[in-house]
Amino acid sequence: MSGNLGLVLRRLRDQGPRSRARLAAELGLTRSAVSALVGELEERGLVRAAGVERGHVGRPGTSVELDGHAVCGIGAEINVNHVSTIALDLGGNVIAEHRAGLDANKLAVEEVLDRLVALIARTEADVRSAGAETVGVAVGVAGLLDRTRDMLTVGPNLGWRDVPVGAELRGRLGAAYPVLVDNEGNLAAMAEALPGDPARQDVLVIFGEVGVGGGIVADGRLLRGRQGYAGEFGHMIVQPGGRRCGCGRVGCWETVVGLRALLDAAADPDDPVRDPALGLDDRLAEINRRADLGDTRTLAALDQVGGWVGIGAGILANAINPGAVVLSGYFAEVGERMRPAIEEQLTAGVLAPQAGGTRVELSTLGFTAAVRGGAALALEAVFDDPTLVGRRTEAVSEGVR
Amino acid sequence: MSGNLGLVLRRLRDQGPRSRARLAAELGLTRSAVSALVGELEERGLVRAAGVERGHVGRPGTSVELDGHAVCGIGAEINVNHVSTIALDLGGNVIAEHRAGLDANKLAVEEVLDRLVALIARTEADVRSAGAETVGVAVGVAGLLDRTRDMLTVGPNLGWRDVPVGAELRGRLGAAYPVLVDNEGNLAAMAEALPGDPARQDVLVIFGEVGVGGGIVADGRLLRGRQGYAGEFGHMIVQPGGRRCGCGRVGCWETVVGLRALLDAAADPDDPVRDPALGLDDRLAEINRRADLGDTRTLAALDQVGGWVGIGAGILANAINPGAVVLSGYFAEVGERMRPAIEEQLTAGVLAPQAGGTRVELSTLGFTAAVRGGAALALEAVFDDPTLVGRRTEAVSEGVR
DNA sequence: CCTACTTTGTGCGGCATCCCAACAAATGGG
DNA sequence: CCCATTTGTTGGGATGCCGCACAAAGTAGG
Repeated sequence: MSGNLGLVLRRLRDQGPRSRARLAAELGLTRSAVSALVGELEERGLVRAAGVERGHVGRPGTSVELDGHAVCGIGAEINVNHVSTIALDLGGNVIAEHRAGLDANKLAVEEVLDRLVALIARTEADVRSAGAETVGVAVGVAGLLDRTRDMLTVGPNLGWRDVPVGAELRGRLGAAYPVLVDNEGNLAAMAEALPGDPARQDVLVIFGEVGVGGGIVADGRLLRGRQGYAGEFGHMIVQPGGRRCGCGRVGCWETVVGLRALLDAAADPDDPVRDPALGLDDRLAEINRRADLGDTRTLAALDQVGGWVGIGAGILANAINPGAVVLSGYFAEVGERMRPAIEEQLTAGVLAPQAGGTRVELSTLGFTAAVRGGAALALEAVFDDPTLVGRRTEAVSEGVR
Repeated sequence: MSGNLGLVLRRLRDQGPRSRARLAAELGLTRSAVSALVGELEERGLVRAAGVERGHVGRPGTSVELDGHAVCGIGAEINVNHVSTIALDLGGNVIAEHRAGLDANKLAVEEVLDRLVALIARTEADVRSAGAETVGVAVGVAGLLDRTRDMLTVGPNLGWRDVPVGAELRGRLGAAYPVLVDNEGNLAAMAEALPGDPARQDVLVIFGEVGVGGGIVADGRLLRGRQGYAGEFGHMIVQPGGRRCGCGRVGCWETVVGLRALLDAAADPDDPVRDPALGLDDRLAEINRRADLGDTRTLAALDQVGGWVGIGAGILANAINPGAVVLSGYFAEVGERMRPAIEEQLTAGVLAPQAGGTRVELSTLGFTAAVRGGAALALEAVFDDPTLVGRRTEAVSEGVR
């Protein structure tokens, strides 16, 4: 089972429907080999016929397209305020989505895990009743995950320390499929690495709320780092001698681009937009409304924070030269009005001409980014080895059969 | 030709000599398959027998080890003051080394390329007379290389703009093997990603001279970014409102950690250590001597610059969580005395506990780092497909045969 | 309408790779 | 000395891909 099966499947995902002959030419295989490969993918329900592809002369080809309905990956998330899941099929369609509010600080670790497991079980049932097969689960956690020890080292917001999340979940689920655990920001980054868009194969994702984090996708692969701690952008020190951060350090990026920094600059302490009791969406909408009306203080705040976002993004763009900087979390809501300041600092701060071709884009995924990325990550296994679908999974081995 | 041939070869490189049975167990293959694979590698002269491996009971195994003498990769470099090459065999041994001084600013582009080609030709001849085969050349260039256009966009120190270095060299060499072109700092980073050391599979390399650059290796793979502009650390803006940089910006890292920053802080303008006419090595040795004698100004300068190195390294470590930060260039010479300040800022500036396990290490490769990395990169092709050796190279295709 | 040409998709033989099972070789322990 | 244990090799079978030939399905031109 060499990798050509997955090669064909990835091609169909990334480049859309095309004929067997075209696949053969593009992938450097023979038409007969592609015929056999497509045949096998068809048997497993992963591709289907899709009309004809007419050339100038000669026999028209029968187009083949990806058919995602047979398999799903499940993404899940453990956050301070909620646990949530999503099931995506191979084509990226949402098959099921669940969310349960809770206060992770007030509950025991066991209890939170139990609730997530219940949610995953429901999601899996939905997948089954949709006639699909679950190939894996990837769970995003708000905290530092040491992948060398398979352990959540510290989750400041959750109040967790040294929790073996992966082992715990695997034990509770007793699932036949792999259960992956990853950092929330990393999974959100994975979700932004849209298949088929070359500029989205090297992505820097910046996720902002009260805290600021994110992730890096390089060459289509998630960059996790040695232990898995990559993507902790919020605590880059960008302003030596600046403001004190909640983490105890001074001058962290978070102190100038976090939600609090924007609100502090935009409004007085008794202003409703700074009332945590109100919904975040409403408060951000109010900020946008004031900006539309031309409120100078609001505009100045957006400009100031945007400038800092651009400085930080510029630092990182110099280092990793992403094709796109994707702004997620609260940045996605107000980012359009920060854009001028961000782009100004980005072009000013990046050595490469035209800022290395880095585009600034706003995420459209909202708060589903992390779970979507998790589902996408779980589905990668199918593209690595499509024979996982329809037959029984065998023991993993490094060797290629 | 599936990838298992390369899998075995990589294992022998990374983990050292071992028996066929052990290889089979570690790689998830059968003993018979490994026997066949080792046999083929032996025929191609890539491995050889290496004594016995005695267990507690049972028949002892015959150990197999990598035998690098049959193939070489060539690394080359185009710098302001010189062009240079190195030939490394598969085991990492230096087979040939050449260097020719020149002033790239005073010569035409054509002339510089001609001289490099002559040097490569001599190196290749050395490889042949050593009885080895050249499998590829990788050239490091001091400048921004746009890999989407295969072109050196701008090389500030060389005074080059929009030079298609790769195409030019391929034309001149007319070589049967691939000719790769990469950024100097990226290749230097590749050289520090020592095979077999897990902590060196995620490396942040910082190269300092007058300018500051570097590269990132993540998961053993060189991170180039969308266009290939990754690793331009020198122009991260770490001190908004700080000193003006040669690039026109303000507050670049280079202005506080570049060679000039150290010398400015350590000595008066008329001090010999600031005389560019003297050799850099001598001037750095003098700095070290003064530090040994306890000269307060020198110590303060090293401490100050070291602090800034640590701040920048901390920013990047938060983003990519490297297993090691490798200091190269002039940092390697005086880095030991900067270490306390670097490590202090690094641990203070990185969110992950124990600074995410990032070690600070000094490069031992000196000015050969880039060419060594180039040779290593060229040799990667052999580990990807060992059948390149001993038979003729066929047209590249994405398909796995 | 018929022929020439182009392109697509599918059989079939052959080769390479790898698994499985059996077996010979080499060693330590009772 | 015999036996359990481990290693390396051999032969048979399965799988995946290539090369080639051929049928199928269209266009272009008379």
